[in-house]
Amino acid sequence: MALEHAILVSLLEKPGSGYELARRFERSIGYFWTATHQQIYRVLKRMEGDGWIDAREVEQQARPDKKEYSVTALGRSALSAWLHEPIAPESVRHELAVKIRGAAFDDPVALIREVERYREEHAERLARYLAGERRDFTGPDAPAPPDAGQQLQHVVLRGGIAYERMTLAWLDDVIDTLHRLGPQG
Amino acid sequence: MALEHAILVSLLEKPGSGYELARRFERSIGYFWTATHQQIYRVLKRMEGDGWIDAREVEQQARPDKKEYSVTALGRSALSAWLHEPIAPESVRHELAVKIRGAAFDDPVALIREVERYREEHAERLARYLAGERRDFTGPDAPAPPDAGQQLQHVVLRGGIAYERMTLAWLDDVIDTLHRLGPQG
DNA sequence: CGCTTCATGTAAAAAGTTACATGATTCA
DNA sequence: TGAATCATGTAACTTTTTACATGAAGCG
Repeated sequence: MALEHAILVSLLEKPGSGYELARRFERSIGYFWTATHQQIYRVLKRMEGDGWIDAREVEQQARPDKKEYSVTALGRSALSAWLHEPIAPESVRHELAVKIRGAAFDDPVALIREVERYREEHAERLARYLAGERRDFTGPDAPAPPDAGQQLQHVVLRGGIAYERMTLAWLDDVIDTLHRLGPQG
Repeated sequence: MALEHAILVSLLEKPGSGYELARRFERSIGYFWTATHQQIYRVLKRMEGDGWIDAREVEQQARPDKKEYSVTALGRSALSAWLHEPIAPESVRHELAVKIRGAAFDDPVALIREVERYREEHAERLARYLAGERRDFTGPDAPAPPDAGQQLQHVVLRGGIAYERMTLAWLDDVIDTLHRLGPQG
């Protein structure tokens, strides 16, 4: 389990409410760990019960009050313990790959349009990552020199960028392969 | 949900027992969809109940009997329906990325050994994929010309190879970054 | 005799998804 | 007035993981 740990990291980077965490899981931390607000609220409650985080009521003008969570010393040591555990092998779930192999028993050409749409999503994701990189790390407003946390965030983002570039190149290969299986290929 | 569909694809490629499917999910289909035997047996039961597959008792010499499953016409059309559904956006779960960002609040250098071990796992995976590619697609024993199913299997495998190469390059970047954060960097 | 492979499962717990629900404020 | 955003949750369901369980055959 790592949602708790992803939340710990996010709250250490900056304390925030469940709602704010849900936003962050749509971008930033969400680029490599997804979670919905329902999950987040449930886990926050458990983490508070375990003493990993504590909440502070924050009054806001023109907005409902929020509970701002911060990581306690206990939470920090829980994170540290988890960081020292061996990295679990990833469990792969690649739906598109299943579909491609399944296409052998259906119509391969019919998949092309879907793969093209999927490719566009990834192109947008890459554009978003690159914009974030310019904004936070390589642009004129980026901090120089970056601190350790920023360098680590940057290397993670570079991983996302490399993943998207690789994916786009592979999807071109897939589309090409599907085309060549068509009636005129 | 796609475990059912991954099983349909695998059984269409070749009928087999729950046990044999579990083996395939350790290699081949397992390179892009993981599942344990417990999951597989449960889903097979449901799929049989839904009439997607049917079982044939196969007696074996010197081994327990097995149930060999095959895809029914109903199963084939269920797969076809699923293939025509839009591809769901992937939900990312990248534990290592969380750990890297978490390292900012712990000891970044302590992560290096773990990342190096992780890197070795991926190097082995790449070697396995490349061996499979030579055996099935590019070596002297590979079928020429390949049929549609083989071409589709090959493009999926190329995706796996591209993923592992990208990952290895990124892990080198990670290790380098962690080193530079060390006391002498 | 003990280890590995073949073969099939059950049970409980943890995690994740989907649907439903409420209520305030801001902006067009 | 209606839609969007902020803010927080509950409930039901599905999926996944982990642990437990059994039994036969082959190998060294």
